[in-house]
Amino acid sequence: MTTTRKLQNSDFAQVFADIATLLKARGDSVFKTRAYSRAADAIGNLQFDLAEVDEAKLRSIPGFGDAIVSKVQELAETGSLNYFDKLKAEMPSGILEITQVPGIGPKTAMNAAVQLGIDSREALEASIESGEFESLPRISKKVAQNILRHLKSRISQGDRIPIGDVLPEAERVMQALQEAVPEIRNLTYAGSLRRHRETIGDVDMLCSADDPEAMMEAFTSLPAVRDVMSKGQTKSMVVMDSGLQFDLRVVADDAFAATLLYFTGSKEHGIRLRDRANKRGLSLNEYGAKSIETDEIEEFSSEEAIYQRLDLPYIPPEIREDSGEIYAAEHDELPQLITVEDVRGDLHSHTDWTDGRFPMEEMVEAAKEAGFEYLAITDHSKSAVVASGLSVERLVEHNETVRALDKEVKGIHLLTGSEMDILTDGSMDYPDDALDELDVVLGSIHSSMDQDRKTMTARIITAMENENLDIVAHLTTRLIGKRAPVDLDFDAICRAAVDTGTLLEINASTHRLDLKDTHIRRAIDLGVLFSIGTDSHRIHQFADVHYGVGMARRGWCTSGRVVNTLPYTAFIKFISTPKADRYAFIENYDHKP
DNA sequence: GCCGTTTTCGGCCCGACTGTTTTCAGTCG
Repeated sequence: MTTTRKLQNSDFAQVFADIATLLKARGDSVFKTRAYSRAADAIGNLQFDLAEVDEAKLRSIPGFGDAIVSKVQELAETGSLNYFDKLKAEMPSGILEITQVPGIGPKTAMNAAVQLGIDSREALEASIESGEFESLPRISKKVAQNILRHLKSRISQGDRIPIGDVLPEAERVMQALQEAVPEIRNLTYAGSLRRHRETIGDVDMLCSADDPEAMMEAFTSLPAVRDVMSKGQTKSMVVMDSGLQFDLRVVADDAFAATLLYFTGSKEHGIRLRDRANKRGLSLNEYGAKSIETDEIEEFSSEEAIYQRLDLPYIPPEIREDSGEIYAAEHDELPQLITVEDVRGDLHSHTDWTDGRFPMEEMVEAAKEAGFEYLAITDHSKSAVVASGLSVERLVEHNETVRALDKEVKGIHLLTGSEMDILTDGSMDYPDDALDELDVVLGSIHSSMDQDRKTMTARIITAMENENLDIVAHLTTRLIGKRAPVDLDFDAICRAAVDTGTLLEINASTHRLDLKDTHIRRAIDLGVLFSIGTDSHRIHQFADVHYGVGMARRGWCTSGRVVNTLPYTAFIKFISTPKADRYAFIENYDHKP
């Protein structure tokens, strides 16, 4: 008897991706293989849990037909899939493991398994080192050594790095390229980085230059390059010292817009657009649109122009995920997405009163520099012992200090606040009379994160029922790549947020990004309002607000749903309104400039 | 395996790079 844990969407996606790999290794129909592969990709973009929806909903997913739907159902109900198990049993073991190594695809993995009995990374490494691996078709010494390099550096396909680590490095690389080749034009990044995904697999960069080959030379010889994986006339791929892969493609100025669109993706969005182009007698590629009849290439000066050619309004990169954006664009239902400039205040910050790294004065100055019109200083509450949380007495002192500083400092308004622990039973970490004194109260889970779903959900809803709790901060407490989210009933919490007039925070800290895009989109469907908070502990972190805005945009969020886009006086009115009336306040507020 | 105001059968997005090849397969994005 095995207890089956509820499968996550990523589990379903992995099974279908693995099926695709095995079918491909076996030499099955490329279209059948592609169908499984597309199903895996489609799952990655869903806004809901596959395990929790009915058959009609499954059938509405593009690329889901009889076979895929029944397999999803079997997986959801039993935790395993007979078809997959049989397929794995029929095929040599180790195929799935060694296709993780860059340069090894299904075909090579199959040959390696059948002819040489290779069934693991270790066996693969030994086989290459003995020279035996070169007996395989199309494998030369050069190919083998290339694969060995990846093995030794433990690079795996599918390793993804948090956007907060990638973006600064991408900016450094672009800076270095700009300096190395001053005449470079249009240098920019595309791919998942431009779409603001929370993690990035590799960085796709584009540029225009008069001498593409010199550009390739400059790129592959940057000092930070550890390894050149390929170097062509217009495209090269390198691995940097950090382990991050960068691709650079050089295109003619006239093709730049088409290439930018193409490499921004997502892959699924691009497929949709090319499909749409075909129906208009055009073949869309990275250089433009080719007439299927005359072979004439039509070039475009901007992405907008390409969308227009396909009878669509411009679709922002963050929502190009084939999750309904093309339908929305067709029907003129695209939301006006929030921008960084829309955000006027920051409602989540820490100072050296608790676990922040800078004095209050310096944090305030930095927030002002970052362009904020108001700032809530929300140091930790007493139960957050590791973060030196404030006792009630220290909180009083903290409030007085904030208010005094507010009188002194020009150009920014200060709000008193707390990031208060939500205790294990959902009660507040400060008595109500202490909370009454604060302008902004965030409630956070910092303890007992392993509570079961029912307990955790009830805990948070209980906290939201307190009149003093304004915002639930970083709801799921996940740390990207480090700590799993807590288990909770997200829909129930959203409904409680609406019922109680509580906000959910979109935490912009690059370690957290919590809520994430799919949460935000679901929460919007349920009517939730948000705040965006930087959770700054250091002066430079106020600039990270754009990561939160990126998540919000990916979640189809407008500025009208984010309360700290309000000007200061309006925000004060909002936060002074009884909780029960706050959602109505926003609904009736005139957001037009 | 999926899909359809040209179709329930016959199609299925597009191209660069590499290395091994006498015209292309494999991999990747």
